[in-house]
Amino acid sequence: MTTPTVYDVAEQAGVSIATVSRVYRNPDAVRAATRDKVLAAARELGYVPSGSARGLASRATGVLGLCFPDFHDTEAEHAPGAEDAELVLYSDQVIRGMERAARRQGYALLISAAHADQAGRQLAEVAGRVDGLAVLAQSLTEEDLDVVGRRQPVVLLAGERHAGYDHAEVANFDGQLELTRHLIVDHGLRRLAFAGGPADSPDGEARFRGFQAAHLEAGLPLPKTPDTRGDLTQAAGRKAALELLDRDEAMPDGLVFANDQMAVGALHALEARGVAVPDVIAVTGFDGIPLSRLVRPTLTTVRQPTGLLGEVAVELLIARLHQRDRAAEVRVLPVTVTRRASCGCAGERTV
Amino acid sequence: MTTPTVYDVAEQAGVSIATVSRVYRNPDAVRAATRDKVLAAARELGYVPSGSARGLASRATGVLGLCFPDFHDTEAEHAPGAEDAELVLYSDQVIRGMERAARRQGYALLISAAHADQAGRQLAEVAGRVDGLAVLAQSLTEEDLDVVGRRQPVVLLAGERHAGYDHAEVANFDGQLELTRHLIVDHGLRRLAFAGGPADSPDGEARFRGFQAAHLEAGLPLPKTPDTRGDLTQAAGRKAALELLDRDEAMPDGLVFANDQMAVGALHALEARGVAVPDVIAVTGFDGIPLSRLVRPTLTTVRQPTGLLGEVAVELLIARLHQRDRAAEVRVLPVTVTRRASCGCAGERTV
DNA sequence: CCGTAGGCTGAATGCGCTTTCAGCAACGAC
DNA sequence: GTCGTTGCTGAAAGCGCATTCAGCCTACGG
Repeated sequence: MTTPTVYDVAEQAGVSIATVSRVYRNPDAVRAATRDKVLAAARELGYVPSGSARGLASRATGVLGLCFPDFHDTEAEHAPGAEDAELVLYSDQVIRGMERAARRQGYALLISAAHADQAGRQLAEVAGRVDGLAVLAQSLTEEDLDVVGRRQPVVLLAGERHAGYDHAEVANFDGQLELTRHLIVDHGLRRLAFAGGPADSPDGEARFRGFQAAHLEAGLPLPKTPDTRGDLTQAAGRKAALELLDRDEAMPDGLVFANDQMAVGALHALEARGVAVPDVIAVTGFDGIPLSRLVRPTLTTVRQPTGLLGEVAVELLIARLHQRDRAAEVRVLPVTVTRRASCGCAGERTV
Repeated sequence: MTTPTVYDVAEQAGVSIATVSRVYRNPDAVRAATRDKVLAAARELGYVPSGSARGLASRATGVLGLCFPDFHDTEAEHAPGAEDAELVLYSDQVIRGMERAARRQGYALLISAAHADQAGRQLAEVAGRVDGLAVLAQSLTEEDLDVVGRRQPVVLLAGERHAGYDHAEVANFDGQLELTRHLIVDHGLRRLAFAGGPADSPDGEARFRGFQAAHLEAGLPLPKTPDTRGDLTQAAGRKAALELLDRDEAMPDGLVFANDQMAVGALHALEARGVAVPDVIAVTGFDGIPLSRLVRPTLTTVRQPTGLLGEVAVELLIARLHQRDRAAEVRVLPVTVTRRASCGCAGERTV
């Protein structure tokens, strides 16, 4: 039982292989009667065109790729239930958005988490099979990027920008600016503390700069650095909240977190301490994960258009596929400040 | 700027293309000095082996495929927030599990939602590019399945079994049986009502049979059909709950739903009606979605090992890849009854 | 009835790689 | 010194398809 090829179908249908090929690639160029003969033969033999052969001959695979960081083995593994489902949702949503957009464009999607200890080798596996590659955050090294980037279109998603590469990211700065402004102007908060992510997270840093900008704008003292940092998990948020409460200085009247997970962790810690949110202290997050709506009080946050990130990735790849020498494009996707209970706004209100 | 090939690398390194190929496929067969020369040349040229050419020559792509039903445009689109995130989570988790397992085995994963109006064409796109294909639920037609199944390993996930095909599913029957038994034996409930899914959902029907079996076992009257059905959404659950409350017969003392979404909808409806859960009426779901733990009262349910489903899919595909003529294998994955508040159990307890 | 344009089809080539198979050098054992 | 051996490397033959080019046939105008 060998898998049938064009030759088999051609023989069965009494035509040449060129005609079989045309039936699939350019049906209109074949007379209807001939076409039916071929299709009947194909059905009978169980013929499916080989993607590899097609790819070789036509110099295009019809597949787009996505590399994303592999969280699973690190954080999610020991996170209790709900958390893990939420945590990985980010890449899931990007995958979903990208899959949809790719399909609309007639491309399939090849995905691969970048496991640190085999990144290079594995990258080639993916890169060699696709017409264009999207790379989420820092899921591959500078060197690998160069090798692949010279060969095919690559778009970077979130994280750091790289000269010469297309890039899509969300408006971290603007979102945090607007949210912080809301806290300062609308709620009259004056002693905000910022709990950031790792210093090497470009997204987290951009959010902090938005936080700074809001202070500048309001004429408040400029915070030089985040008041504390954490690894973006709920556990880190819990820890950060307690640390900020117990500082010697005056207690802050608002805790601004670099992401939702940390903010949710903080809510738990504050509840355990009996500190009322938002009455005594306001809390905000960033990301707009589903969990943010389910916690009590509901979490004020900045919603990212995660699925859109994937769709834009496809858009940029396709554009470059059509025109290899176009200028690198940076796309910043708008975010949405979602005012909920944890900042002192009553119900849900999306601005 | 054409993408470099083995020929370019071979020339640059002063060796033959066979040697270049060996450096990538079988490094030990090449002297270290030669290997280094080749790798240096490759790096300099930005060479990445073409997956298509490799696939053609070696008769294997090193890629596994997953087709899953495309929900997005139908339900999730108009579902409010949390729901959509939860809804699609099912396929997301399968994708994630499959991706992990595939990567461990050295395979990449090609995914494609099966959009109804182009199923056939699109299927071939995927099938032609992979060494093995996993198909989630009814995401492709009988006819397509036959064509593809003759060509390459195919494993069916959930849904209906097909003679001759490997299949992986969760223990719908056993899970519902055990859960229902718990309601009858441990909580002494006697008038349970079952709200099923669409009659053509094999999973839903299997769950109902488990529900029936528990009645048989306890010597209670055998329910012939589900008391009502819905489309597995929260809205349907709301509707079903009200319908079951307002029937002429005696009010049931427990509502058993075919999935969590419907059960959650029911909880909302009951709360609105002022019917106490679980005091007046117990409620249970099936699936173990994250949301089930977040609602109040927390939902008693049966947890599916969704990610495991994807991992098992890979396992079955690999096994068949190694031995094409092995007997079709049906793998039933164990589920976990999770007793929470909505059935009358106090805190969380997983049995 | 001939010439020609247009619509279909087939022969042939090559896409970039893997994989025998043969060749060749160095090296012992005899 | 000869004859395997062992260890690498190169030549060459496809893998299954897309595509070009030429050829055929039909239909049509003259």
